[in-house]
Amino acid sequence: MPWPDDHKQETRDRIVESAASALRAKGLDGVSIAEIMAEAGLTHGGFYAHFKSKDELIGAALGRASRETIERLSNNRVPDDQRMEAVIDTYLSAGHASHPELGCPLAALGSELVRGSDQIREGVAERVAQRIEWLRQLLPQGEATEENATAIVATMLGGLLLARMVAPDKSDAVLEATRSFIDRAR
Amino acid sequence: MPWPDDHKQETRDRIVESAASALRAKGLDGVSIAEIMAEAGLTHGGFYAHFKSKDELIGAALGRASRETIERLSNNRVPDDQRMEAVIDTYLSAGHASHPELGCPLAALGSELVRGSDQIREGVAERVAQRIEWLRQLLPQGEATEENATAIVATMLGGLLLARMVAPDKSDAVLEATRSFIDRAR
DNA sequence: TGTACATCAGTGAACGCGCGTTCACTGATGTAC
DNA sequence: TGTACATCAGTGAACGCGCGTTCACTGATGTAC
Repeated sequence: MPWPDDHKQETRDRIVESAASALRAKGLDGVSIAEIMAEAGLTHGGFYAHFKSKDELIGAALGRASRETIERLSNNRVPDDQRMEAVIDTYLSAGHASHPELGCPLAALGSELVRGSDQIREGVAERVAQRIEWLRQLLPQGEATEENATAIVATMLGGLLLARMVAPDKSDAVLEATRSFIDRAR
Repeated sequence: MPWPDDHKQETRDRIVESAASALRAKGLDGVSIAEIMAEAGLTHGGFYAHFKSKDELIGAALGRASRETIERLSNNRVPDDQRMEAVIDTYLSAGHASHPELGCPLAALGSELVRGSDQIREGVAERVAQRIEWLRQLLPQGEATEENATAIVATMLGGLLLARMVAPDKSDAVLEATRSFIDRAR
């Protein structure tokens, strides 16, 4: 074969990376395939050599963004018994609120994903399940139930979204209120 | 004037009503002006006699949906000291999760609204502030702080959104987990 | 070592379509006489 | 009371535009000899 074995895979990865941030920044309907391809240094015509449809790309980008979000949240160098708190603080931080394009895709695209195609909704459901299970394992023994993890994911998601909805000068107060609410319920 | 005084206002109301449910059902980019006008029994050409732009209609529809949501949530005939719990139960109910077109516009359109025009974002910020203040007044004396109300709104929003994201057979468990989490923190 | 060739990732023009918006026109209505 | 008229809410054709998708083609590459 005339091209290196991993060449096509690398190109595909670049497209998914470009899509992952553009979609979170501008929404599923707010970015064109042409824009995503241009950001990856390509022209739009080549898109369908890599993906069957825009929906398929959205699914791949959602997976990548979801994995990267968990990695970013996990990257706190703290003792085991403080990891949960560190995750919550990072998720409900001003930086996360002001940079949807680098953050949680469920918060950045939530309402659109819910209305997506079956393919997309199945992917979303799986990502949510992963997120809940990941967070459950960070909880101390005894608290580490699926129910607790579910409620904490829900509250973090709502707090981040609400922080982005209010006037900029109230955003920090929303994050702080949500953080202390979680502290109280745990 | 050749038409009854309130004729135009009534037509405008019909358009806003049509928009309020169609937008929540299909998203800001998922409904055309032609669809909204048809649902109101009109043709698309007449739209600009009532609104300067689609954004202006979105703002009006958001206001209506927001007011109606508060009304629906308030319509529980229960003693004063149980009103808060009734609101939480109604917001985090299976019916609300499965009918975005009749429910909270912040949950139905959240991620899109955050990326909206300045005009839309200002409207959203105001609706959120109203919602928080309304809920604060339902809290018992001593708990009735803006911080508490903010966190509860955030948690309800996140719980509803998450319930719509998971697989249908897990939706009720998400709602229940969120409800008991709020109970615990209050 | 050098050259002709086959492969296929990527190009760019073109397609059909639906959108938001504009605008000349229509026709139902209340008013003036 | 009846009729001509002015008003203006609503109609429907048309606009320019950007989108997702298709497809014939290009040209850089590794391989065969």
